[in-house]
Amino acid sequence: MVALLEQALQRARDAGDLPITHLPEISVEPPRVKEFGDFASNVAMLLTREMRRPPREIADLIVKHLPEDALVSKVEVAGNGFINFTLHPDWLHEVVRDIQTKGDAYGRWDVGKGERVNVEFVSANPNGPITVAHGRGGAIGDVLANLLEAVGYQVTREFYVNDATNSLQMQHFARSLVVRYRQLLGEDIGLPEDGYAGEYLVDIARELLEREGAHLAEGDETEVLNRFRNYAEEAMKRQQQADLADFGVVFDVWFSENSLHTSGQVDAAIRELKERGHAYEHDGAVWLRSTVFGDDKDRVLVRNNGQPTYIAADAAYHRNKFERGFDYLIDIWGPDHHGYIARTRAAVAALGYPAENFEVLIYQIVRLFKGGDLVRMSKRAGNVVTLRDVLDEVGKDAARFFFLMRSHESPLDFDLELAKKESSENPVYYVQYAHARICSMLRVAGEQGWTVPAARETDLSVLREEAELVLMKKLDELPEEVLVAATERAPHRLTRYSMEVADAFHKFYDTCRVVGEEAPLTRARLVLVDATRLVLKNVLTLLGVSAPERM
RNA sequence: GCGCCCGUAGCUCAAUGGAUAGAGCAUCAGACUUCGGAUCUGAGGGUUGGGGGUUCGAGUCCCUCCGGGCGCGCCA
Repeated sequence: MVALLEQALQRARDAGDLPITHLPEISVEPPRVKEFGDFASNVAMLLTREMRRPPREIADLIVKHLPEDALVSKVEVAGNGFINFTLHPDWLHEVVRDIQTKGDAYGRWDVGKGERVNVEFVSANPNGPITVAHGRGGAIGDVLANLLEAVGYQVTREFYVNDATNSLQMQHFARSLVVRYRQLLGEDIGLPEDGYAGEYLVDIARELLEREGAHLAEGDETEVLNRFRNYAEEAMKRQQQADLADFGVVFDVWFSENSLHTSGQVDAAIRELKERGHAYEHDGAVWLRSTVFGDDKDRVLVRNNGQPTYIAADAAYHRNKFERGFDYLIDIWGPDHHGYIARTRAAVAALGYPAENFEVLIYQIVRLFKGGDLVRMSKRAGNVVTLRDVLDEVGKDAARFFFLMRSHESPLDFDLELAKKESSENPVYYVQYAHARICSMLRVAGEQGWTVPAARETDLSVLREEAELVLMKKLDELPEEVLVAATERAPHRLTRYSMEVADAFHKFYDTCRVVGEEAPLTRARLVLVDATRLVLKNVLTLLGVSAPERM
């Protein structure tokens, strides 16, 4: 289609009808309203400025020079200048053949050309369980990673563990665990003021007591704290990994912040920033000259007490990622971190890396409701709603689908009381049902001696019912949807698309029988139904949602 | 005060700068002798928060105002 238009523009220009200096970029898309045809192009509108003529006239000129093509059955110019193409139904039959040929690979691209992308997400602190908010980041990151793989990138999923030894949070965390441990031993003591009240610390303390005995809290205080902190971190990480795994999210790399400090990479990064002239000393501290790179103000890298800040570790961390050979870095952060984009980007640029290859995706908050009341969550107060709670309540498939139904930049309301009720009406079942229904149909067909025939040897021209055409057009959209979802960083588009495919299929099912028709029609429809199954399976796989054969 | 995000149907949301702004839920009315009724058909519902601008064309981009959320540390 694009090629046809290019030829037309070329010919029109050569004929002197289109006195333009260079050809515009041609885009062709399916129109929203099906009466306008199968594909539409807006090239004529793009030329109005240069041509100083109404779009309609320009469109007529272009169409006049349009070459013939066997698949194009009708070309019309709309009043507003759109060029509308109606195709011969055969092109849809080619789509169905293409799906069967490509199978699992249908919808995949090679635009990434194997370039390496690091997607860092969740990165919850090791002082508490994975929460629902992390769950949203987990779903977005995991599916974005799937999408990038599908369009040809080599993707690493990475979790950054904020296990820096000197972090105040981790000190409080360790102290709280010591208190819980001693409480189990019968001591009547309370949590420290900045302590963590969550029940999960009691569980860890109990586990610690059972495994390591009752003498762990004795001895030098610093050593005791270190011992407890290490154990708590390890236990927390194990739990986080297990929860995420049950959510379908598995990381390739768990990267320790502390390792950056102990290996000297933080110092090295600071040194390099100084050498490059982007760091300076002031008031006894070392500052990053981030304002040069667009930040509001300069940021402290090393405090006047000699301790490096979080941003210093982050500079080292992103340097480390680039040095590991990644071409692109994508960080997925919660909304409370948006203020850190500018300084992190500044650090990346100051270290000499291409800032345009470093991207931060901010997803908006998850607001929790219980029976319509907003729940304020606080890790220290211990009233977090965990990802595990949600998984127990609605299951992996519904949870992932729910998190991905909204754009990442839109806030998400999650009502726990409604979660279960909603789960029976959750759109995920609508999509999964379509898949299960197809599998059931194929089973029934199999019992009657039918198998899905090879599309190449099947006459698909009998597929001309309206519902069949709509379904085939929808199946045709998968590759484009995958590409757009990947490049726009919009995994939520897949949930919508999956619902549209299911919708088109259910409507087809309602009007067209498969088994029981004349044999040629049954064969053609078996091919179509099986192609639908493949598309549903592929899109659900990208979403990390199971495609059940029975429900 | 500054920054980021949001404001679209009763509710929750969607819409690579394109044509008549779409789904789900909810409400109301219908459809199976047959491949899975977790389905399908239909109806009502909208000044896309207000105002300006850019554009052939704006829910989308720019400015401004209003409303809401979040963040603005030598914490992580």
